[in-house]
Amino acid sequence: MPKSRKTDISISVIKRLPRYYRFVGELIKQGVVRSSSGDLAEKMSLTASQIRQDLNCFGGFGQQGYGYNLIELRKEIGKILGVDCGYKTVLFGAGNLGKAIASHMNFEKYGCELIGIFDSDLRKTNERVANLKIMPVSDMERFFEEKKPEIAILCIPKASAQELADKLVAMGIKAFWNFSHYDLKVSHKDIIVENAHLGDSLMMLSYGLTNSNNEEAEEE
Amino acid sequence: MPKSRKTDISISVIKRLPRYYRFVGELIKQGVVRSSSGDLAEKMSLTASQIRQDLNCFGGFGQQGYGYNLIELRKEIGKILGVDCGYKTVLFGAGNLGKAIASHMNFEKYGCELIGIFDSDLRKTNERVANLKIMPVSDMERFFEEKKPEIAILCIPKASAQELADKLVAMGIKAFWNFSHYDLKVSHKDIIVENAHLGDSLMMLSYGLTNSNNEEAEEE
DNA sequence: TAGATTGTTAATCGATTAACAATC
DNA sequence: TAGATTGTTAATCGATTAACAATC
Repeated sequence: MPKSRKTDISISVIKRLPRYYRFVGELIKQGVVRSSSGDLAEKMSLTASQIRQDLNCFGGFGQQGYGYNLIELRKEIGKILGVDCGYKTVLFGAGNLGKAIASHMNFEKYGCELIGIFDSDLRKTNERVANLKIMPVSDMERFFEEKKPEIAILCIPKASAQELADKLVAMGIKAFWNFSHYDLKVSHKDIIVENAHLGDSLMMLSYGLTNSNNEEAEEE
Repeated sequence: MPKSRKTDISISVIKRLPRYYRFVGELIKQGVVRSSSGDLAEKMSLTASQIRQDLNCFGGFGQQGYGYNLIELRKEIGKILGVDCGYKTVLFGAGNLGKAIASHMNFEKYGCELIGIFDSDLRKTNERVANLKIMPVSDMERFFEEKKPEIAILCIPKASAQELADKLVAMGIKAFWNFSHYDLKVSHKDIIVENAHLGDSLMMLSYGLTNSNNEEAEEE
């Protein structure tokens, strides 16, 4: 019996939700039916406290003396994340990365539906990727009026992103999945942005290596 | 004159370094020579305090009354991140995503050097991606002995990752860039891992949309 | 020197962990 | 009922912000 949902969920909590969702899904696949916060905590290398705190931001999904029913828990987390919403999504930039994202990602699994791919290179027009024909940017207006997409994926260079972003916001895009190096938040503070800065991620790895090597030889 | 470096840098600080590195690089490109923490803070939507605190974990890169010399600052952050280290990197899984990563990423820019690509599908053997011939997994041992790679990029399904990871660790891999859904930390606690869970990122976007819609209509 | 801005210490804020009463 | 485990409040810990003395 879910209780009232806290209105201000911290970003730290939200960031953990997809991982909960994955782990619970995994356990279900393995045939596990119920799990206590302690069980889960051990499997995920977290504390039981944190798991209970996190889940209780959204209501009481567990039962005293029993734990959490995993099927129910997964359903609830899925609802919170909106994985069944199928948000209409368009992708810009059908280069290597754009094509990989378009064809590799299981959009439906994550609450999205890819309905269009645009590329400014006219030689790519009508080429098929992920069962969609690549469209020229000149088709954008018509397409947006008809389909009203909500999410834009940016797989284009920084300069183009800078140029395109305002236009997309004006045309009703509400959220960006940003693979470009353009800092969207700087110009559009009230837009939803998820940055997938792969370069940053790789640098962190490089940092880790650079600084673990020195870990033993810790003089100087 | 950099002062002594703190030994225990928090993960929150480290995560901000790549962004500092990018912004400072950007400013340099624009011809800016110096910048105060206040300037930078405004441009990056942070507080001046935070920037000074962060940088001071690694030593005194600034000068009172002047601010930070950007060229010097970039060089220092680069050194911390290890962007000139060129860590030898191999990639597993030459599917769409693997190919995109291999050909799209500017590895040298981020402290790495891609020296090998492996795929278990023998039909792909010798196919060229990013100027490298795809190798069969049977070549692994020979290749590793000769080249001693340090980073492995996993663009393979969860099940294969689970199987491969132990082997890679045993063969001397020190760090993983993990695109699979396998949770490496669970089995190898002392290994450096950067997870690039694109699905998680997309779910966060879906979360954002799902919950911004309700923001105005905030009853019940 | 006076002005600016850092490096650093202290105060605040938020997130994580621990504890325990409620309850299945 | 007794045992288990949650939901939730309180305590701790860490990270961010503010303040200011040091200094270029």
